[in-house]
Amino acid sequence: MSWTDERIDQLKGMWERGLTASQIAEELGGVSRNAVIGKAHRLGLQSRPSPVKANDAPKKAPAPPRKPASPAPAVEAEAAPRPVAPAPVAEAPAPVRAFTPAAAPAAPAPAPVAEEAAAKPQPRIVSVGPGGFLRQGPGDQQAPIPPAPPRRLVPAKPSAEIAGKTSLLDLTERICKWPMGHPGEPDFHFCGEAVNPGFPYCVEHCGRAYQAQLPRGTRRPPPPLPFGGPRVR
DNA sequence: CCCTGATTCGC
DNA sequence: GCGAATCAGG
Repeated sequence: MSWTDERIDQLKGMWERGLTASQIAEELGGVSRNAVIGKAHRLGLQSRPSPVKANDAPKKAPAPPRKPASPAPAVEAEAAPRPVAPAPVAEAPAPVRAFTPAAAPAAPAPAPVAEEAAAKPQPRIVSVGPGGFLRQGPGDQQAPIPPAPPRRLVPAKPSAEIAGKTSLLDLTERICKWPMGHPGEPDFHFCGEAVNPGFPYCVEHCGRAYQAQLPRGTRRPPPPLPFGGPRVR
């Protein structure tokens, strides 16, 4: 697979929306997690909270890269600290994103533009981006980025009653993929147990999925199908 | 162990 | 430019 424009767009969008590199890799297909990360960096999509890179006050150069490929750049008189974390937006009560499943699907999405723009805007910080990133005025950052990415619509994953349940996006090679409930239902999810090594299901569901062949002529109630059959329970 | 992202470096 | 290998924290 190669990085077509479209795939790059998808990568950007998902990266900005906070999906993990693994999830992005799965979504795109044909690429590894590493490939995604590598590409993201090459694109300049800069670091999101990394478990490994949390520090920012290296008092004594604890563990600099073993092999500094490039020598230190020129001295940078950095007056402004770089805004790694979203600065506490004054009084912004972090609106809890409550997804209402029954909400009107096709609707003019009310852009979360600053409604409280009544007051005179401050000179410096302009707005908060989609991922909570600060956008800054011209002059203190790089590319414009105005061409609103014609990002593809991707099914949002609400956290309705699914919270805590295994969604399609949670599936990995070692998670039991036995469906619970029926697709389309609000609480449809997957088993989520650890798989029986070598199988797509956990031990219990392997028992349901793989059944010994009985002697000919033996009558037996049909095994419950994962889905598609009449509702059970 | 599993997960994460960052970095390096041969291709 | 690409991404596997490696590193390192949670």
